[in-house]
Amino acid sequence: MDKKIATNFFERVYKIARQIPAGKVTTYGAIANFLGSPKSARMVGWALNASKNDMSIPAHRVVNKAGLLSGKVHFQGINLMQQLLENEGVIIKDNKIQDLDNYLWKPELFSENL
DNA sequence: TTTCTGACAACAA
DNA sequence: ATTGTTGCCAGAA
Repeated sequence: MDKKIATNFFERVYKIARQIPAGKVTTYGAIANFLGSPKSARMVGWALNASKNDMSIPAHRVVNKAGLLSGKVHFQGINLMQQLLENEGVIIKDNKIQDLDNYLWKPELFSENL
C-alpha cells in the first residue's frame, strides 16, 4: 500500500455524508476532525463538490461551523439547499441554521459503522 | 510537471 | 473583538 493516498479521504467523506440522518446536519470541521485532520475541513467541502457526481450524498446537510449554508451556491438552485433542510424540519433563517447545536450530528456517533 | 485554487477552520497579531 | 494568514489534500489548467 504505497500509492495509497488520501483518495480514501474523499471516500470517507462520502460515507459519512451518506450517514447523516434527515433533520440533522453536520459541519465540515466535524467530519474533518473525525477523519483525523481538523484542518482539512476544506477538503470535506471539496469532496462534496466532487460528490455532486453522486446524488446519493446529502451534501445539503453539511454546513460550515457557523451554521451558514456556505455551499448553497453549488446546488442546482440557490435556495434548494435551504429548502431541503427546511423540508427535513431544520429551521433556517437567511441561509443560516437556527439553533445549529440542536441539529448538529457528529460522525463519531456513527463511527460504529465505519 | 508545477502552480493555484477550492462547500472551512484555527491560530496569530 | 476583528482581520489576516496558514494548514489540509486533491483536482484542474
